[in-house]
Parts: sequence; structure tokens; C-alpha cells
Amino acid sequence: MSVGIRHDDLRRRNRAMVIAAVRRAGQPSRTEIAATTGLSHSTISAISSDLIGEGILVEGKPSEAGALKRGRPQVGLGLNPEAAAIMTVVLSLNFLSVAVIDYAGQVISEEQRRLDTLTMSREALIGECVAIVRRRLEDPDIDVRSVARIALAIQGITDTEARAMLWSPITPQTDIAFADILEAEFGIPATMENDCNMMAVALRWRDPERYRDDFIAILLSHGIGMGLVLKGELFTGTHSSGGEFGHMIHRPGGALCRCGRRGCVEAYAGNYAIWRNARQLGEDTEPVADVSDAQMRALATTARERAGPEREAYRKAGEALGYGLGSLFALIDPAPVAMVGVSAAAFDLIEPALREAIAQTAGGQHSKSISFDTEPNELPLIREGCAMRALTFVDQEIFAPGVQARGSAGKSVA
Amino acid sequence: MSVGIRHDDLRRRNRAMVIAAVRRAGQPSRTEIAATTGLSHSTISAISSDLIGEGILVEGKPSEAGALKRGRPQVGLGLNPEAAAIMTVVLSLNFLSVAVIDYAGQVISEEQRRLDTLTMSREALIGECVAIVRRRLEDPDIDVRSVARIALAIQGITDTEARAMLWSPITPQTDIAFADILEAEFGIPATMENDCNMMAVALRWRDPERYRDDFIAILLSHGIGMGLVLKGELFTGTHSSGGEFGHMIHRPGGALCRCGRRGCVEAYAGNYAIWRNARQLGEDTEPVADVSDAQMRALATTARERAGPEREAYRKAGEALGYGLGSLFALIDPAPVAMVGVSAAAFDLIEPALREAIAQTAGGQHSKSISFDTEPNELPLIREGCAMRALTFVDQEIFAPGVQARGSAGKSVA
DNA sequence: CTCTATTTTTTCGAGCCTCAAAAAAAATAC
DNA sequence: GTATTTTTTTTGAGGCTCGAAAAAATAGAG
Repeated sequence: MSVGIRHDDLRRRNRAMVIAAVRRAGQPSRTEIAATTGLSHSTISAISSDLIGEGILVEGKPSEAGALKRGRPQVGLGLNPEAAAIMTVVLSLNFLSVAVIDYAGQVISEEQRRLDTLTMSREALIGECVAIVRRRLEDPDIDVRSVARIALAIQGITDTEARAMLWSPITPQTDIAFADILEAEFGIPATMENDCNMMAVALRWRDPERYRDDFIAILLSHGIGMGLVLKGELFTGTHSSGGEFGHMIHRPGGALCRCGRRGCVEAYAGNYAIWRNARQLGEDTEPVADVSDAQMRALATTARERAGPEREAYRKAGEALGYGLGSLFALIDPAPVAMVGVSAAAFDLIEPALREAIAQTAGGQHSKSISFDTEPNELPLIREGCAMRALTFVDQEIFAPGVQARGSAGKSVA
Repeated sequence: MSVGIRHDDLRRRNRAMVIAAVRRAGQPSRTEIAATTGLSHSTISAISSDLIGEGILVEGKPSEAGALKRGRPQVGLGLNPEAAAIMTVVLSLNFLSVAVIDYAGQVISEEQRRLDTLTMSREALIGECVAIVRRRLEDPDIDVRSVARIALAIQGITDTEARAMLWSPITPQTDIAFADILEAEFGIPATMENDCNMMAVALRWRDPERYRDDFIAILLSHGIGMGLVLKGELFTGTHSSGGEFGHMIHRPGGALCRCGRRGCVEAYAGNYAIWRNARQLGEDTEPVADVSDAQMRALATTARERAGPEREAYRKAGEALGYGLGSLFALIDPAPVAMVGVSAAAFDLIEPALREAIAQTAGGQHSKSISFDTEPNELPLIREGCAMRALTFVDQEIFAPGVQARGSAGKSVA
């Protein structure tokens, strides 16, 4: 039920606005902030003076170069790196990666670790996560009290509230409430995010020109994932992280998917599907557990060299992705697409069939104008998205308390 | 770019909130409004006193029954029917329907007219719409100056800004900026909405218990349309009204669709597709222009009586809808579905195959718990949705000016 | 019939917040 | 060294919401 605006919400919202403006712009002057927020100079002056007093913002060095203009020089406002810190935890297939990041976004401590996620017990998996977080918190460089939030990301399905992993291809375990577990263990607020959603968040921060209000990030990896930003908001399902693009149905009753069903997009475009088709193993063959990046690259090389089952496998992948995107575009209209992950490096093999398929669909009417970008490396992107997500939570919840920003449901990316 | 909250926005927003609370609740007392909005009694008192002074709200008769309680009796606040009026224009296949509705939502004048939309020229189509609106405005019962907004609805694709029809199955014409045309002609703000979106809006007003935050309205008619409400907001595409569920791809390269492509859901589940399959005409047969409701009802009767191509046609329709919904649910998670239109009356024939198909998909994991409702008559629903849409525009834009509520993009339904 | 209890609504003063305008600050240009 | 220009802070006014108290309106008790 919608609720009226209380008088004290006003300040909080405008504080949040100023912090957000600084985070976006880097070192904006008060005048610039006034311009972007539409608030008056007096208001910005009052708020920024508060924020500096609280140690959230700091005035930049006046020695900034290039201030050749006449008049009082602008003094840039920046985020105080010591105002807080956050932690990112990225859990992917056989790999756990943690970083501590200061309020200004710089990494101050990190650790990575190989695990056998597919065979680990529930307890072991949780234990490893807790242990690696604890080690980072015990790092002498880190002031534990400053760590204001932990953001986890995992490949798989999470709940809308960003509390739990519901299902993941990297482990047979299901329904682990990682956020609750870490909060109970360390007393630090935590969220559990979907990896592809974090990719989308990161793309938006990296290149706001290109990835602004509407775009799609597709992970082409062992499975197929998607992060979707629509009208400037991260799109999530009503109960889960949603956007399970890989499990849209491409061919009813078709190839066997890792999820146990048949005909999903992933069953044609996931690494294991490309592998299976390249080896001509037949669509009913049980998906293999893992195909290494090196193997996939070798496959792509072969496909580029000569016609044959490898090339055909990539063609089928492109076709499935194309029809899937076409159906998606029927619902949301076309938008720029970023292809991320190891198979994005083979996008040249995928693109022709993809474009041909998409042109057969309602959403592909302007197939030519749909632009694709590729980024073979998903991990840095996920980490970055987690960091920005956690930092904007701190911005909103801790430094401008009272403004609702629960979970990840439909919340602004910026 | 997000913008700070100015001081004067506060009052406007809270005014809008109060009006919305009254529209939802019917005859709420000031105390009830305070409770639902979370604002203080003093604020509600001040705002409602303003609104009464401006003739927007009126105090209800104190003779309201059942006020047996001790203490000062509550005095209900209602919308002043004379505060404004709005007009709805619904354009469907061979049919044009207009109504003038007062601020409290009562129809005060209406007119309906048969047209031959499929063969009319662009000018004739526009001319008929303009003429019928003009006749209503010239009705002696109507004070032209009070008509504050016109809401049009049409089967087909409209733009996100709710200005133009981009494409419609009811006419060969494309890209008609009806909203601009009517605004220029009558000087009254107008919007052009998608019919299925209006169905969703109406369902939400009719039964807010059932259709609250997340639900789907599917029109089973000559074509297949969808209105989608997610997280309490009407979902639209990034450029168009979006939600073209009927043109998601069911079978790549499959049956010929009215849109000229192949394998769309509609090419299996639209009236013409059911007709085509029942007549065993083959999937490449050109779709017929129209199948009457009587013919469809006869088809359903036959299908219920005996096994045969009619029953098989409905099964195929169910299968297509099921896989389509499954793919949709992969993206947004399952939600309650309302089936609207003549084929909704044959939902008993569709449901078994639909449920079987949906159970084969990722979104159908809890197939059993997905609930379907049917409503064979779409027209009243569309009209009602148009009316509520126009009225809430008046609430927000005219009686609480300054609060942004442009177009239909992602705006709240309520 | 009067008085009291109860509930709703209005009034009033306090506290904030934003804004516009003026003042102050800090640099360059001449 | 003064004038000019631009940024930032200060100041006072106006407006909004809130809590508390007062007023209004009714039912029930005696």
C-alpha cells in the first residue's frame, strides 16, 4: 500500500540523492551536484556540509589540475574511503572469491580459493564461505567495525529478497540462506544476489552511456544466464531472481537440459550442449558436468577452421539464442545485448545463425539495429557489480537511513 | 536522471495520495485515510479541507447507516462526480465504443457503432473516431469544459508514451497518432492504450484481493494478447506497449501466423488457428480474417461432444499457451492468470494440455498451484480499465499537478 | 434531561526543510 | 592593487508535517 511522504523523509531522500550524485560523478563540485539533482545551492551546501561533518564525504585537493577558469575554483567532493567498507563474496563453479572494498570502491584486501563445489556437503560449502569471510575480517589491515555490508553472488536462482540461494548448478544443495547465515555469524547485513544481475549492475557502472535504461546481459557459460535492466531498474522475478532466459523453451520436447527438462535454450547453447553437439553425442545424452574454458576455445578454433559438427554446434547455439531473444524481445522490445563468458569469445560463430533466427521473430523486426557487445571474462564483472550493489546499499540505508531499499526487488541499479 | 525532491512536491504528492485513497476506498473517513496513508490526522485534515474547498471531494451524507458507535461519527469523503469527466474510446474489430464518465466513475453518456475497420481508409478511421467523440461532446447533458481527458484503447501495439497506435490487427493502417489527433482536435489531453493492458488495470480495480501485485491477463480472441502487472506496476515494453505474448515463438518455423511469421503462440491458439486446425486446413493456410463468436462456440461444443479435429485443435492451443506461459514464467515466475475473451469460455478444452505443457517447463515447477480464472467478455473490462486509467490521470495530473505521471510507462495501476 | 465517556476532526505552535537573495570567499584579469 | 567572475555560505521567509490540545458530535448512564 502506497504511503504518504513524511516530512523527515525529505532530508533523507535528498541526502541519498547527493551521495548518489557523488558516487556517479566521482569528484563533482557542489554546483554540479545542484545541477544534476535539481536542488538549490543552499540545500546542497547544507547537506554536503552535514555529510562532510559526518565523515562521509571529503573535500578534494584544491590542487586539481586545469582549473584555469576565472572566479572561485570549484572544490570537488569525493567519497571518504574510510567512511565504511564492504565485502564481496562470489561463489562460482569450483571457485570462491572474496574482496574487501573501501567506501570509495578500491579493493583493500582479497582472497581466492579453489573448491570442489559439485561434491561438497552443505555444511562444508557454508563453512568455507564463513571461514574465508572470517579470515578477511581478521586481516590486520581491515577495521572490522567499518565493514558495513556483505554482498554475495552465486550462479543460480536466488530469492527476490536477496536472502537465499534457491538453486544453483554449482552444487547439488538447495535453499541455503547465505545472507541469514552470514548475518548471524558476523552481525553484518548481507545479501545474496544472482551473478547475472550483478553483471548487469557492473555494466551499467562501467559504461552508463551504452548501458543506461534498457539492456540485457547474457552469460554464455556452462549454463545460460541473464541479467536484465528495464527502464533503469534491475528486473527480477516476482519470487526469485527470475530472468531464467536459459530455460525458456526453444523446442518443445527437444534436447535434454541440465535442469532435467527438454528443449530449453540452454540445452542448445550452454557449453555442455555445444560440446555434446560438437561430439555428435545426440540430444538425449546426459550433460557433462564441466567443460573447461580451454576445451571450449579449442572447439571454437576447430569450428573456425573447417565446416563440421563443431561449426554446426555453434550454429545451433546461435539459433536457440536467436529464437529465445526473439521471444524475449516480443515481450520487452529489443535492447542492446552484452554477451559475457567464454562462449562470448566465439560469438563470431554464433552471430550469423542468431541473427537469422531473430529475424524470424516478432521481436526481431529491426534485427539489424540490435547491437551485441562481447566480454569473455565474467568474474571481474560479477565482483564489480557486487561491490557497487553493496556500496549503494550503504549509501542508502546507512548514510541516508529511513529510505526504503530492502532486498533487490526492482530497486534502482544506480 | 533522478532528481531531488523539492519542497513543494511534498504537498502535491500527499494530495495525490489522499485522492487515490478516496478513489480506492469509496467513502473513507479522514481517520481511515490517515491510517492507510500513514500521514498524521492534522495533515489529512488540512489536505481534505483544501480538496473540499476546490470541489474535488465532497463530504458524504451523515445519514450513512450503521453508525451505531459511540463518539463523534466519521464523515465519509467521496469524489465529487462533477469535479471532472473523462471519455473512453474503445476501438476493436468492426466496432467503436465511446463513453463519458463522471469523476466518481459513473457512465453519463455513451454511444456504440459498427464499422468495417478492416477495409476502411486511414482518413475514414480517424474521421469516425473524431466524429463519435464530437457527438458525445455535443450531448446537452455534457459540460464540454469538464471533460479532462480521453483514454483510447485499441487491440494491437501502441507506443510506450501512449500516444500512437503502431500496428493493429483490426486495420491495415499503421502508426496513427490518435492521441495527438484528438488533442489537436478537441484540446483535451488524450492517451492511446493497449487493450490488454486496460484489461489488467480493470481486473486490479475489480478484484484487488486476487489481482494485486503480480498477475497476467491473457486475451484469447482472434489474436492472443497479454496485459501484465508485475510488482504492482503495469509492465510495458521499452518502446511499445510490449507484452506480445502471442508472438513468442512456440515452434521455430512452425504454423503460419497472422503476423506473417511462423511458429508464434498465436498461430496455434488464436481463434483463426483453432479454426484452421479444426477444419484440418494445414498450418500453411492463410489465416482467415474473422471467425465469429458463434462459430467459435459451435466449435467448442463439437469438441466437447466427441473426439476429433476440433478437440485436437483446442489441445494444440492449450499446448502452445502452456509452453508460452512456461517460458514467460521462466522469466517472471508464476503468477495468477486471467483468461479473457471468447475462447476463455472453452478453457475446459484448453486447460489439460496447457497444464501438461507448462509442467514440462522451468516456470511450471509448481504447475498445480498456478490458478486460472476465466472471463468470456473482454469489452466491458477494456472500457472499465480505460475509465480508471483516465480517472487516475486526472487525479494525479490535474488535481495534484507537478507529480510526474507521463504516458503509461511503468506507472502504477492504482 | 443532563452529564460523562468516547471518538472524530480541527486548531495551534514547534520544528524542519527548501528556496531565493544577499553576502562572503577565492581565484583570475587588467 | 583593484575589478571581475564564479563558487560557496549565510540569512530570512515561507511552507509543510507533526504532536498535543481543543473542539465537535454522538451514545450511554443516571
